[in-house]
Amino acid sequence: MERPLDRNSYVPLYAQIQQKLRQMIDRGEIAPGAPVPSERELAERYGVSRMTARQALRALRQDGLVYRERGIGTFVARRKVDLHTRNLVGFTEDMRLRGLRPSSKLILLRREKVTQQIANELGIEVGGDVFHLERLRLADGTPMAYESNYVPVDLCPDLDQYDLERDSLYRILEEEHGIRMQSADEILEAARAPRDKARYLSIRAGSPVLVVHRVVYGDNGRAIESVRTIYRADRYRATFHLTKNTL
Amino acid sequence: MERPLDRNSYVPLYAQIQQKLRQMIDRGEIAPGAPVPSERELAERYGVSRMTARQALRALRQDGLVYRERGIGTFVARRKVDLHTRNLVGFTEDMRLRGLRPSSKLILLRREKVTQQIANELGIEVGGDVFHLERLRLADGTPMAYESNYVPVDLCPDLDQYDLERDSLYRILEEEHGIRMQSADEILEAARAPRDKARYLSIRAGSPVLVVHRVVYGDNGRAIESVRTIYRADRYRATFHLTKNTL
DNA sequence: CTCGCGAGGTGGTATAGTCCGCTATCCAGC
DNA sequence: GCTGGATAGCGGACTATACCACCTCGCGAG
Repeated sequence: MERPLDRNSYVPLYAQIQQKLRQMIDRGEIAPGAPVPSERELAERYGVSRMTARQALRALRQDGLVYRERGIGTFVARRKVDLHTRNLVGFTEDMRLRGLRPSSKLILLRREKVTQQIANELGIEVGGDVFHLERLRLADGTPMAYESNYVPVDLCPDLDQYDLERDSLYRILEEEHGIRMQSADEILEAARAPRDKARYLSIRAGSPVLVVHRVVYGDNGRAIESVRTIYRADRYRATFHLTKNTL
Repeated sequence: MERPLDRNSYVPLYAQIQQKLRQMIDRGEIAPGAPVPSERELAERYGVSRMTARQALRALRQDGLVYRERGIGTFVARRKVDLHTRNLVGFTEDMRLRGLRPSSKLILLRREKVTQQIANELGIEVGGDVFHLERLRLADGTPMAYESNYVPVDLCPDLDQYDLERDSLYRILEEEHGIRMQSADEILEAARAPRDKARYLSIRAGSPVLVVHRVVYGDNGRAIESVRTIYRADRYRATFHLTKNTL
């Protein structure tokens, strides 16, 4: 009845179990509030050790899909807020998760000498080369955000060879250059739209906007990009899921 | 040279190691970019198994304090953004971490029949009783935010017996009632300050504000509170640290 | 009838290993 | 000088086992 795990896959066993459980939850096969199989049961069912099954459940809790009670069990969380909490994804993926069709209008793409501030954020030397990318980002064809990226040139020297109106920056970095994102720092603030950005966004200057400043780090600890995104306040809300870091 | 671990403590060994390493990093004893002791070295130094040492390092990575490279080692992260990323803390703790002195002005505290929307967010029945708390929140004596909380009465029937101008709601729930927060969903958006809130915040009506809507869940999966906080955009920026959930 | 206690379940912590893929280093051989 | 191989060290994944604290539930003693 149960498709077994692929022990020759490069996907770790705990990730495979995690994926199966996530599917069951997403499809509603386990109702909110209902118990998920216990660590010991998963271990037996899939022929893995308990510690491996445990990792799968721990990851699901981290994502907010389940909650766990000592002495009781693990249960599907009943949350009212949107499930697609921004887990380190770019605009393209973010919009897709919200059921919108993302597109872009290229404003600027060129090599520049990096400024003091950006160099500081990226942890590179002042005067180094970066790609400066500015795009108007649309959802279902209407303006949603104005995004400005800075990426060190040495990470991706041929970035200007891609069609950044149709392609995702993160896809290029990840799939074409093997640069995997590991973590990010974000600062969110409210502000008034400056005149030039307001024009692109089709809103009046001074309208409220949500400004998201993000520095993304790769799995070698180096900064991959610094990006500043100005969202129309009337069309975008940022969602997060926070977890107390008790493993 | 090294203070050993307390094996009789209720604090898990991995948490003790985690704390020691965190101290060393915070105090700058290990410079950013410098290697942290390896799993095997920690295991030997503290007389624990490697898996235990591993948990400590994993938790530090989750917090963004270190990054790990296979085949190389674990290193202190060099980040430019503030360290105090909002890890599921309330206003009081948030301000303290920012080096500000928090205080409050009580606007409203009463029992109410819960509305449809709040009931939905809290996962309780419409018509149930909740405490409705509204406070103006100050940092170093000047208005910072306007906060509106809803807490189910049955979680904390004597909430109105406390001095909520001087006390922290989360402290009361946690220390006096044993209600521990486990996770939270947050929605952040930019907006214009409504007239009544603007007056409390000492800003002009229509000024941009950062609105944070948060639902906090306890470790039994039940919603603890629904809170809506309106921050002055000129005084507050929300910071997050996001991690790819590969444990 | 109620109370208490234990059996058996759960997640949390910890041990002690194995195997793997990756990286840096260093040295021998070309 | 450069290349290739051995080696040592690293984190990642996984196993098998054990004990703990906690909870629920049912059974038996009073």
